[in-house]
Amino acid sequence: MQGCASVRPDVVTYGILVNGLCKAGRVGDALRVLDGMSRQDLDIRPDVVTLNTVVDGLCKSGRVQEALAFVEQRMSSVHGCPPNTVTYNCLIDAFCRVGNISMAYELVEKMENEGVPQNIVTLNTIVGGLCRAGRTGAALEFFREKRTVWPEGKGNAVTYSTLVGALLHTNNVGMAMELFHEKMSEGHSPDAIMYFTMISGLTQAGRLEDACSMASSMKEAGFKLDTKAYNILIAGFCRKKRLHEAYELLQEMKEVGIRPDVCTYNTLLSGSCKAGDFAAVDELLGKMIDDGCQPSVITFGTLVHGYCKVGKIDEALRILRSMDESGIHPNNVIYNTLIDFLCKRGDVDLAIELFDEMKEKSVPANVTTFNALLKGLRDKNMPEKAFELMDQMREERCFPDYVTVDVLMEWLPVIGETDRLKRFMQQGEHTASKRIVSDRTSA
DNA sequence: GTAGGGTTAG
Repeated sequence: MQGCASVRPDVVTYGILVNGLCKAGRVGDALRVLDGMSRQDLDIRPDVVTLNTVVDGLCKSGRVQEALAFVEQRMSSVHGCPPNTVTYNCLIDAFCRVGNISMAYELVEKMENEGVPQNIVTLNTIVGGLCRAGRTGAALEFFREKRTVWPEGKGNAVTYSTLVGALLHTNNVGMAMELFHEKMSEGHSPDAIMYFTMISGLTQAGRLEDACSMASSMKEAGFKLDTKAYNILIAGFCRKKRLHEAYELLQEMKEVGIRPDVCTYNTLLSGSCKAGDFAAVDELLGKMIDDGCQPSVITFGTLVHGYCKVGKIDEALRILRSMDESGIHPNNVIYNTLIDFLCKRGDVDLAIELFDEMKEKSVPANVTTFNALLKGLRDKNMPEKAFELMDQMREERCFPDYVTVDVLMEWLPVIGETDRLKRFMQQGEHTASKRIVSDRTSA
């Protein structure tokens, strides 16, 4: 035993505590610990790592301006720790995530002016921020520009998978492939995330054969596809109505010991519904349960949608009723599906019954619910009930969208209710602008 | 003890 001195907390102990609090979303508590450290008459002072942890905690909890103020007003003057590369990287990431790219650029410039070196994470953070903002071209340009002037600007696996993923998701398959091979030709081999990005992006771009050959390369390189990768490929085959191959992948998963999850089954159920193969649906439901995979609210939603789509609304209603025994509460997606199809079939009364049932069961109606009902009421020309719903929308602060506006604009003026439409719209505008303000202030 | 890349289903 070394005595008590060896178990006294040091700055790293505090660092672990502060980090734990931040990661648990308790930034306020982290700040209090930091204040406690600063006040104590111990020889422990927060260091740059502790401070960066708090800065990142503030950033990741959406308190970006506070993080910036903390860096500018406290780090050097109060704590004697000037911001370093990590500090700036946290801030840059946060400003990118709230869409303030110009502030992110400003911070990069500030690093230059203050002699804080940029590193590979700075590069990847900006590249990622631009890609997320849909500015893939600007991201590529930024990379091309910095790769020669920044000491760490050459780009690593993160840079390339970010860019390749963004290119694939914007359907720029040619450029994505070029970049992928550029990295490979330098003697680098893809890591698991790069493979995943390629598989997911190629599938998204509709290039299933390429996605599959990428999956083969991944296996040859000694990686295993995980459940998510299989799910993505299965969804891709389902979208292309190639159910046989989708089911083969399920078989392959089982053979190589990757467990299908509820999402795997839901994807295949949805595909089988869309193919109209309800015998396969029943068989797969059985397998799913045998496999220890409990149906979720999405499973029920898939089945309800599938039966509605082929006009078997009674069967869809039977599934809604069967949810009670399963202990899974129907949500508004399920009710909306049924209400929409009932209205389209002209069965507005039953749709309204379901709408009332939602209220009894405290399932919140949303704009999709109201739109479906309003369309049904328009088709049956039942304005009184529609006015009632419009009032409810206002009371429940459910804001009309372009569909609501569309439906009412082609209906109410025809039946001489233009004024009521105007009032409804004005209320919408008024409250909608208030809502935007309150969203901003609470963010 | 701190920062950056993949998330599939109604």
